[in-house]
Amino acid sequence: MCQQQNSNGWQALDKTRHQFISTIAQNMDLYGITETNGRLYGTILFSEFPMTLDDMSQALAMSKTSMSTGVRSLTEAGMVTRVWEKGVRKDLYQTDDDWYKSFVSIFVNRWREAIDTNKKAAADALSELKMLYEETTDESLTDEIEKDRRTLERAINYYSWLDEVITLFETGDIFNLVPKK
Amino acid sequence: MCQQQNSNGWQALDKTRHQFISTIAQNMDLYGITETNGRLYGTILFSEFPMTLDDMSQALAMSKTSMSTGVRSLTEAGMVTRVWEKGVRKDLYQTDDDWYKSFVSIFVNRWREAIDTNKKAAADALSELKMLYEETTDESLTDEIEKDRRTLERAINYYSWLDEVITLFETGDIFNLVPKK
DNA sequence: ACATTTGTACAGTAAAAACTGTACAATCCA
DNA sequence: TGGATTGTACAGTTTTTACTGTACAAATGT
Repeated sequence: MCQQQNSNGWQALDKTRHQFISTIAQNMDLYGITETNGRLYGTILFSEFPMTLDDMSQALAMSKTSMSTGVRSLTEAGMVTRVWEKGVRKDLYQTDDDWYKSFVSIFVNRWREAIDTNKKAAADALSELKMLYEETTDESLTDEIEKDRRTLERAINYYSWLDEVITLFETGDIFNLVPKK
Repeated sequence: MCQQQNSNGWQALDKTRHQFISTIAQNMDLYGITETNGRLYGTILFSEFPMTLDDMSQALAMSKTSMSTGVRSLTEAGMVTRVWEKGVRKDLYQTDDDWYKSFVSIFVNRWREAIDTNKKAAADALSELKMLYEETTDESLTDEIEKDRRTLERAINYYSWLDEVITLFETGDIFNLVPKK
């Protein structure tokens, strides 16, 4: 993994890194990142220099194809950036080390989209229910519709709350409340 | 799915529910809940009465075994509660409808554990590095160790920040900042 | 005590996801 | 322009996860 001679010290350093990388990789599913891609991230993080796909492939003993897709999803998550270096033909990647930013961006993107979708679905359902309500005379049916209506409205309120929480992060206001360390 | 006659109205209600349930189920992976279990949750949510495993099995056309494991993971996530009803032998389940509470509990549990683990791993790595540093004279190695040390310390700071964010939710202070709707 | 019902462990199967190797388009250099 | 290199689409394979059916233990009612 590292280009120096395999003295005891370098080996030990490698081992320590691997141990740590292993741990954080396992927990990256919270960010929607698979363990494998988490290991990839960790590897790039501790690399002395920006890495090429071939470097990664060698470091993790995995196919270049996997590295390509892995690096793509890490890039999309805003955790890895492609960098340019004079005279180097291969693509070079390094980690984007502003974890606060990465966290916020991943968190905001994923939740925002889900909430929007859910909110819209709830609104659609509500208008369906309204129509149904007007078209029926069956009392037990109107009761059920009424119940569903209340459930959906509670849902919409909850989504609005979540939306505001997300905004707290999106705008960076969260950092006034909980300052960066 | 519903025990009433299949009049047009009831069918339409069912369809509307299914549409909504489908949508929210797809987004429940954010809570660490699979789409299938999300559909199960939605089905229980809109059920007129608490449901038995057999009810669910019939409603979703899936095995009772799956319902059993599904309901268990929903229960563990604090999204579904077992309720008791006089004269009913089968277990009955209904949704826990305080979504704010469910959200906080899921969010806090998952992240807290991950952060603790990562923090510990970082601390372990740091003490390893300290030992390595003292044992070596190779200057390029000490440089690398120094770099890793800084990275790990940044990581620990970040984890501490996340920890405080989690606490904001855990204590309920978040609701002073972003009031429930 | 016995027969019946209910929930779940477990083993096996089906479906999904992760990973690889090949083939090729795009890019770069001469 | 042609030859070499690099990244990725795609098809095929392996591994993992999701799901089912059977079998059985625990609980219930008689």
